[in-house]
Amino acid sequence: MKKRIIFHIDVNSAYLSWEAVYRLQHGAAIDLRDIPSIVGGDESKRHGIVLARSIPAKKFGILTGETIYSARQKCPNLTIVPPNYERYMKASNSMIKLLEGYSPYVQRYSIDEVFMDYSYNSEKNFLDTAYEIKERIRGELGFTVNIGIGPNKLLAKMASDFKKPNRVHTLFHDEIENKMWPLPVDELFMVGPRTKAKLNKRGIFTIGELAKLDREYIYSWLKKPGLVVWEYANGIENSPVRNTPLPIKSIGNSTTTSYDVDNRRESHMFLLALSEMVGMRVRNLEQCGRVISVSLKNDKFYSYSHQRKLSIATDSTNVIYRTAKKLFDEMWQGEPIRRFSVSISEFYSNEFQQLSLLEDYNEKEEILDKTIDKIRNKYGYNSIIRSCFLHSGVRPIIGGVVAEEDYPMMSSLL
DNA sequence: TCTGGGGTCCTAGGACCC
DNA sequence: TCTGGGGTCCTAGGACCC
Repeated sequence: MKKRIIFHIDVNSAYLSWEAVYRLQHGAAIDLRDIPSIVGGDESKRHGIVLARSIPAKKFGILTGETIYSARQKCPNLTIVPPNYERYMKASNSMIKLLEGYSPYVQRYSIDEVFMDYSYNSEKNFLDTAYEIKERIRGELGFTVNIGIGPNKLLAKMASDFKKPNRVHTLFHDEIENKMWPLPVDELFMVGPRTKAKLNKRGIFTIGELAKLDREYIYSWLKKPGLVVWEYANGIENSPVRNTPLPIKSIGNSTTTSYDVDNRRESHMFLLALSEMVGMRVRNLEQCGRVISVSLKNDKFYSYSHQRKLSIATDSTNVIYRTAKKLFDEMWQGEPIRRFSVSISEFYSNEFQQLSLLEDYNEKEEILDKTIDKIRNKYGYNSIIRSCFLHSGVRPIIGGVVAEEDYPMMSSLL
């Protein structure tokens, strides 16, 4: 196989940088990046976690993902701003557009991370290109990035995580020993807290120590996930930079309620509001799903879930809701609930359902769903709602984006 | 008034079948 | 009567990512 040159472009403190840029462009006097600041959710709605932090905030020991409450303890005069996802999506899109000028192989990995295959441009020095890209993003878009360069996506990603911000790093095979092996093992992609603990318990603390284990040994111990991280520790990874998204495998929406829900009636309303969003998104995909799953988190922070495979795939809000309700009733132990989640998976084309005369098939409901979707797309999600939500205090449709930009979050998949 | 939301993949155990 | 074994499907839970 030809030797590849892969770039990983990672926006420094993405949400915070983008928020800072937006505010400066709209007349703000201070740059959020220069003061201890965070982008964080609304504590009164129990969404109080740190989504992104400035470098001065980092110096106070503030971590992303920790509670805002605890962040404020660490830094009492912390500036806290709410997130604006549409803004960030726009900033992210501008960056993608700029990168597409350098290679046809550009893959959005998440809102703030992009892979780019630069192997096909052998005339230009890749380091010069990386610096040029970094400077153009800073000059034209106003934020800084780290660029990691390596022979595959894993090493490029590891490299972009080295010293920040506003840096270019390389990590080729002959640099692994010096640059990657001394790092703590949990800095390796896919080694989370659980795996770190298991490895530490057997005396493995650095990526190098993991790399030097026997392949058969790690496989017999930690099975496939163990083999994957062992290969990563040795720089072995060969997934392509994809310029077309993989098919979506599941769609789900969840919400942490602003108060604990302790009764069946209200629980059902949250399930309905989530089913409305999930249904709309599957229909938008032009697919039908066969497996419906409900997950709950109770006041003790314990999560559990139930799922059911239907005899026929569906895209109907009512079928999703009825199934979700049944699952909830079967599993709920009566304790207060703080988070509800509804999701659908195992997709099939929706054409079969449309053409067949299946018993369960309800043409009227399908037409109703589609009509409601159209009205909501045109006039907003709350333009048409189920009457049970009136005066209830529960939002009639709950969940994130149905945007055209419904790119898959490829998370643990490179 | 402390702890988000949206994903993918893997494993283990039980049911069921031959 | 003294205990097969393999394969597939389904479900629950867990691990990880951004």
